[in-house]
Amino acid sequence: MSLAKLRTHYTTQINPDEVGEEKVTLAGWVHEVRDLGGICFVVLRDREGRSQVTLVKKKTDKELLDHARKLIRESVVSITGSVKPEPKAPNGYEIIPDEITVLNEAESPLPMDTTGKVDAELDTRLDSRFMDLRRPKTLAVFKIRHEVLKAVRTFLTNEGFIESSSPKVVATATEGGTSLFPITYFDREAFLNQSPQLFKQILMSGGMDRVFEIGPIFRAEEHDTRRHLNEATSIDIEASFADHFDVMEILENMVSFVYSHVMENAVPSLETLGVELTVPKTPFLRLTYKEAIDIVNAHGEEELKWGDDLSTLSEHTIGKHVFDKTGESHYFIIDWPTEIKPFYAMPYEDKWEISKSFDMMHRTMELSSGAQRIHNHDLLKGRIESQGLDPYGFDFYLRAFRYGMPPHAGWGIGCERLVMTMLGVENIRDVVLFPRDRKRLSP
RNA sequence: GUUCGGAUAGUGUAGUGGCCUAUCAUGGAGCCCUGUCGAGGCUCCGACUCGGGUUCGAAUCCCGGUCCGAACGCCA
Repeated sequence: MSLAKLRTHYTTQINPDEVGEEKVTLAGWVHEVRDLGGICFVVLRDREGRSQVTLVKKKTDKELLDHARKLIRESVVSITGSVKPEPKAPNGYEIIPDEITVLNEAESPLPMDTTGKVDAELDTRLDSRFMDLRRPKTLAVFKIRHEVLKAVRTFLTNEGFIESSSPKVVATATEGGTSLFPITYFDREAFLNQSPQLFKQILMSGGMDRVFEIGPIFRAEEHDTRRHLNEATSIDIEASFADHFDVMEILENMVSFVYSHVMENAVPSLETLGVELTVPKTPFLRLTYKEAIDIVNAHGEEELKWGDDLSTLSEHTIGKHVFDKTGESHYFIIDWPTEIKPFYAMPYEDKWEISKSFDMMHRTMELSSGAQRIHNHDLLKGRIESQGLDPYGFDFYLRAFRYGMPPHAGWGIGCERLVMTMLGVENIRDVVLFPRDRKRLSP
């Protein structure tokens, strides 16, 4: 038996002019019951919106009315009835029910309010994410996230990129730097991968030419901030016969496309959140690392010397400076010291202490980093050694450079940070369904 | 990890030594109510994070634990 008859329409699909005498069936959750005595309103909520079901005492079967009055909030129901145009009703119509079927009754009290009358803290909401998602504001974030990823796929596909997937279980702690989560792989030790970096480069040797991947990355860092996760979603690309400037152009155009796409395709969700977007103007400002630290030093709150990484404060200082000057939130920092970038970043041929690397920033935080990569085997091996890593563990990677590796470049951008900066969300956990952080492993 | 702050009904809050058998909202139970859309009115229900201490008296002060938040650090 199919359950398709439990629903003929979403609440937003009902147009009283088109439906006419036809009966409709809605399925969803009991959002509210307002019993005024002689008239009773039941608000049914589904993924797309809400519909008002109206029962007038004089005109309604007593048993049905009593049933409706006793509905418990957030129970799952299927309601069949006729559609009546009614200017006094929300959306200009209401449902006059013939039948109300409770498919699963909710317990009471609820772990949190879904109507927007009483706030709940993030921790409470995450503990009861199933209930939190019934709040239109929470759902809207994830509908927008879907549109972001859809736009990324469309854009990159149109740019000639092939979607690929790399393993998340890897043998060695490859890149040094960040800590990895160790796991047991049958009788061996393995790790959860921190980035698809090495694999997407291998694909360049394989001749795939342009690849992208959207997938999870794992970082075992004990950071504890509003913008860090231990499991995040990375959007990564790698392109052959391209330098860092070529892929920066792809990146800024993609970000701008994503914003336009969301503005066109997520209007109700943006309205629900009260967010008004403007498309970032391309090309983004390109600051050199030198200019960036000069801005920080001129500002006087801290003193950076060449070779230092940017602190959180300095990121904000530079971001504010750029925003005040250009009115734009996004910008690049280019030409980083080779030493503070990963081993695979290509140094400038005529100036080895500077690399063909970049970070793409939002005025509030780093969104992306990328570079032209070293494609020469011996140079790469030397860089691995000079960063204190053991080239032995990189055999599977280095081999790909010995038999015809094209010059290539790429970047990775954090999906959650892209979404949170777009929507002005303060805590990254708000844009992940089930965040994994220092403190949270469940649900 | 460091520093600072916090924990009161299901949820969100007020309450800085006695006036607290603890405030308000939301919620739940019940009654009234024919146009609600955060419906309204009335009645009732429901809580001081845990352990120790100070005090005649502790939600309130002190010590410790647990959990949470913020900033910073860490983060190719």
